Order: sequence, then structure tokens, then C-alpha cells
Amino acid sequence: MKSLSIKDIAVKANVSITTVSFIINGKAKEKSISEAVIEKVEKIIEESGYKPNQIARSLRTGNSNIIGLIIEDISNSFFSRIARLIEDKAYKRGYKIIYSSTENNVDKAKELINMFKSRKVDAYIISPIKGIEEDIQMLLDDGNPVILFDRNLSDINTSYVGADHFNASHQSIQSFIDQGKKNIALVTTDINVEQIIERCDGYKKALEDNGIKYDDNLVLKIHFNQEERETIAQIQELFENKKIDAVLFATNYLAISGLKALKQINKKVGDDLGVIAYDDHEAFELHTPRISAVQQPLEEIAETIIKLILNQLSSKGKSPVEEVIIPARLVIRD
Amino acid sequence: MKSLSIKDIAVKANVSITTVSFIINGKAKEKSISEAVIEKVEKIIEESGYKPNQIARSLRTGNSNIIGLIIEDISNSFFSRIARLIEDKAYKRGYKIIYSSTENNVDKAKELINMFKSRKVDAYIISPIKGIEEDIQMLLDDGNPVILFDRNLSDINTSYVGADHFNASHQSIQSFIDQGKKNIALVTTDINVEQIIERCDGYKKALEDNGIKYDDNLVLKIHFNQEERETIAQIQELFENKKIDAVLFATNYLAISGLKALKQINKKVGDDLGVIAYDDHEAFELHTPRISAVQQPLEEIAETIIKLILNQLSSKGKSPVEEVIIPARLVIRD
DNA sequence: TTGACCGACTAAAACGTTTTAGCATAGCCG
DNA sequence: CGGCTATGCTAAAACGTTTTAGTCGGTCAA
Repeated sequence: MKSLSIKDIAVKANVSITTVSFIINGKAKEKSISEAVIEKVEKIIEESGYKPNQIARSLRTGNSNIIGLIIEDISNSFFSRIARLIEDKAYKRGYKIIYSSTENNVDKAKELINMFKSRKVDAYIISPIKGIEEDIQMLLDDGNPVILFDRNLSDINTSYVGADHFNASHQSIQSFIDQGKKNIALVTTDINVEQIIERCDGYKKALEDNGIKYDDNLVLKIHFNQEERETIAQIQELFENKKIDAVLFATNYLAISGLKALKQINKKVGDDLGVIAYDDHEAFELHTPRISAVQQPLEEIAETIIKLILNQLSSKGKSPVEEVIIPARLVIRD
Repeated sequence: MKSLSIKDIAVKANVSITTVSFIINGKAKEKSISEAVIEKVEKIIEESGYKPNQIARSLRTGNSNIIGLIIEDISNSFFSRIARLIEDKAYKRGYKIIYSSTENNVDKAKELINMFKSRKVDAYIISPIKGIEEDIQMLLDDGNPVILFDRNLSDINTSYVGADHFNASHQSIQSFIDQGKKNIALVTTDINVEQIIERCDGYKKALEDNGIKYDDNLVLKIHFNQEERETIAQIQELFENKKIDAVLFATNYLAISGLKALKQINKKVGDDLGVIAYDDHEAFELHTPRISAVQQPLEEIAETIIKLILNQLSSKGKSPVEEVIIPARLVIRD
């Protein structure tokens, strides 16, 4: 069963395709189509359930009303929540989101960009990784709106929205120190992205500010794509061999693995062992004792991203590059 | 900067558009294009970084290589994990996923279907809700491949993939009874979807099979879109007013709210109060004590969905309708 | 020498829109 | 009455592909 085209409607209404198109696009008044014709055509459209073919429309107009969202991993709750918020807000403005996960793989990320490019998405929202600077620069050169979020790429001059990772991390460590902790570990990942680096820098700076010597042995860098089992083993090794009275996990999934690790070796979180996780997670509120976490203001981040994107989309010319750094909130629990 | 078109390539290579198209689509041999020309054109394509415009391609061929995925809520870990798996598998076969969340809203679901329809997606994967039967039937009538998952719609005759909710639920309750529990509560949602109904039916049947009378007062139906605060209050009320020694939560987010509720009123999960959650969640493994859960085989579900979709896409004719029910696994913890 | 066939390629239609440019007719002013 | 403007509409080009139905020369068998 072929679906209806604008032509079918035109024939049924006994008017030209042009007229139908004007009516569909709300230009009827402007183009001085008579009230009678407008009504007739609208009735026919209504009755027949005709929907314009977006593909043809996109081909003609050059825009797709689709925004491409490229993230690390949709199954990570930070990203899935952001995705949901962005989707929701975009949807309300008539845009659809088409997303994909890079899994921190440069090749996949490049492929995704190409895929989106050939699909002519109207704008790109990217949580980038090192190694795709060139591809992003090409998008910018072609005049596409691009917003980076969560992590910045210093070489790229485009708008960015993210939390203040440095200060959040600094503040977390400071809170440990204020509680009298001295041997503070950091469990982080080995992926080389700005937001992770800032978290490390905040850690170092806080130690330094308090006259505590930075000890490389207390920092564990976990390889990104490895099995959780291995991660757990490495964390256990760290805690068994070092004297540690507090730990900052640089991502929520590391914190989850870490808590599992501690549980298995029967190390209790509490007064003797402080834990803060970067990025909140439902599990933390529920854990006994409850785990403190750095909360990124997801709603605000999503809202800002959409705002910037829409600005760029409406002002055809170059919009100013904006970097929005949003404070994150350390939620101390128990 | 306009992006390149096939015409630019043709001009550069001094051949016709047709020839370039054949080469791009791997039909060069078949159409007897000479080796020399193939090489020349491929070189130019390579150098110029030309990518075919998928929109024009879709318009012409009528298919988009996009599969539409309609789910309840991408920020729910069950769905985000499934989405990730589906995306991954589809991607490997050259398909992209475009997804959207219905939030259990019939109007939004209908709109999404229309949106996907006008975008000419090649196939639909839908976790449906009551009230969109007609729309789905229209898709089927138009000859679109449609796979339902997670929940079935009895009125609709199309392929379905889901877990065996009835038995998983039955088994969960049976395990409570085997431990000597008598007053078993069920916390579920009020959305009227088959998979939830099956979970309730499993609950009832298990009680009946063991000669325990079904008590309506032990079943709490939570309104879907309400604030978590309210949910927690209702659950607390249930536990404060009834004698309950075990509870099955029909979804993972209800279990999370439930555990928070119990924690607040200082009711300890353990020997005196058994808890099982439907759908696993990282928080359960981490909880003290660890929470038992029904695990749906996500990997298998995703794989089956993709397999069915690809079958339908390749066999242009009507493929047989298949209902695949996959056993779920009750993981008893602690 | 002819006709059939083959190899190597191409012209042009078609997909379903949007949009530019223009065509009647009518009314109005001077 | 001639020229203008407004009203109400439409023809046709264009967007970038794929694909059908060729064309054009050459080779080979009869």
C-alpha cells in the first residue's frame, strides 16, 4: 500500500501541488490562498491521514530537523539521563534526536560523525574523545552547529557546556581533609579526556593546598574497556597494599565497581574509610552507609545545550562561541 | 561550504553520474565498468572525502537504513541497556537506530509512530502501551516490519520477543513461600501492559498453588508518572499498616523507591523481610544485604529482536509471525 | 557483408517536496 | 480607457540520488 503524497491530496482537492504545500506549511495567508480552499484542503488532509514525507522535505530544504547526539555509552546512567532530558527538550521544539555511543573508540566516533553528516543532521551534540579534533573541525568549517559537552577539546573553538570538574573534585578532597583524612586515594580511568584530567588536577591541587604530598601510588588508573572483574581485582589490590582512609572515584561506574570490591574484601565504608563518587547514582543513596557524590546539574546542562543549539540554528550566521561551566554540587551523605 | 555531490565527482572524473553511482554501490563489475575507470573514480572519492547524501538516497530507494526504537524511558536502566545492545548489533549490520521514549503517554507514542513513519524508517521495534493498537496495525497493514518487545499486545498479530514474566514472577513468589513466608506483598504499577499483568498473574497463581488466599490489601499499585516522594510515602504506609514478611517489586525503579522507603522507616531487609526485584539493577548487588532479582536475558532479547527484524527486512514477503518467550532467571542473593 | 552480441558507458526519469516566477482576473485611480 | 496593484492560484525547477533503457563502436560467426 503506497502512502499518500502531496500530489494525491492536490488531485483530490482539485488544486495544484503548490497550493497544498503552501497550506501545509502555514503560508496560505501570506500567499493569499482563499479561506474556502484552505478549509477544503485541510479537511482532505485530515481525513486521509496524510503526512508529508520528511525525506523529500529534507532533500529539498537541506535540513532534517534531526540533531545528532554522540555520547560515550547510553547505558551509563549519566548519559542516559542527559539523553532523556535533551530528547525531551528537543522534542518540544520540533527536533528529533538520533544518538549513538562511541564506547570511547576513535574509529567508531569518526564513523558516527560521517554517518550523521551523510544524514544531514542539523546540529551535533558531542561528548568528544581525543583523536576526533580534525573531524569536528571539519564539521565546523562546513558551518554546522556543534556543541561539545561533558568534556572539552582544547584545540577546538566551539561552544561547550560542562560542569566545573576541577572545583568539584577539589572540594571533595578538601572535605576529606577537613575530616582529618590524610591518605586519600583516587581511582580514575586511563582515558585521556579533559573532564577526567580536571578531576585529577582538582585532586592534586587540593592535596597541595593542604600541604599533603601527592603520592602516585595512591592513584589507580583503570583501563577503560576492561572487564569489571579485573577492575575489582585492581581496586582490591590497591586497598590491601596501601594505607587509605578516603577515596574519590572519578566516575560513577568506577565507584560501583569499587564498592563491590570493598564489600568483597570486607572493608567497611564509614568513619575509617570515606568514599565520594563522581556522578551520582541510585545505588549510592541506597548503600549502607549512604555514599556521598558529586552531582552534576543534569537538567541545567541539558537546558543549556539545547539553548545554545537553538541559538545557533536560528541565527544562520556565526553565533558567538560560548563556554558554559556549571558548578557541580557535592552531596554529603550520612 | 556546499558539500560535494555525486555530480562533482562525475565531473572531476570525466564520467557520467551513472557510472559513479554504479561504482559507489559496488555494481561496477556487474555493469561492466572498466577497471581503469573504477580505480580513477575511487581515488577521487577517497581524496575528496565524498559521502553520498543519504537523504537523496532514501528518497530514491524508499528505504532509510534506520530502525525506529520506541521505548518507555531511555533513562531506565533496563531500556538503556537493551537500547545499547540493539544499537550495537544493528550498527554492525549497517543500520542506525533512532529512538524515543513514550513515557507511557499514548499521545506521545502515537506522535512518535507518525514521526518515524514520515521519516520512512525501515522497521519498528516497539515496547508498546495499551491504546496504540490501531496505529501499530496501520504500520503492519502498510507492510512495515514491526517487532514488539518486553510487552505484547494481544490484539496485534505480529512478532514479539519478551521474557517469561509469568513464570519468573511465579517462581519468585514460590521461593518466598519455600522460605516459609506467608504475607507476601506485591508492589506494582498501574499501567495496563501485558508484562505487568503477567507478573501479577504469576503472583496470584503462586499463592493459589500453595493454598494462600490472595489479599488485595497486600497489592499496591503505584501510579506511573507520580513523584518518587509520593511513591515512597505509599510504600511506607503499606509496610506500616500491614504485616508483611516478603515483597516482590514489579519493576526495578519501584524496588529502588521501595528500598529507600524501607530504609527511611528503618525496616531492615533480611530474614524477616524478603525482597525480590523484577529487573536487576546495580544497586541491588551493592545493597546490604544484597537484593535478589529477576534478570531478563538482555543480550538474548536484543539478539532475537535484531534477528527477527533482519529476517523480515530481507524476505520482502510476509515473514511468519514469531513469538519468542525467553525464560528469565531469578538470582537469589545473600 | 551482415547481423547479433558484447563491452563500456550514459541520458533521463523518478522519488516527494519547496519555492521562484509568473499568469489571469478584477478593481481602482487618474 | 490605460496602467497598476491585489488577489488567487499554478508550472516547473531544484534538491542528490538510483535505475531503466538506451547508445555506440567493435568483434565474431555465418
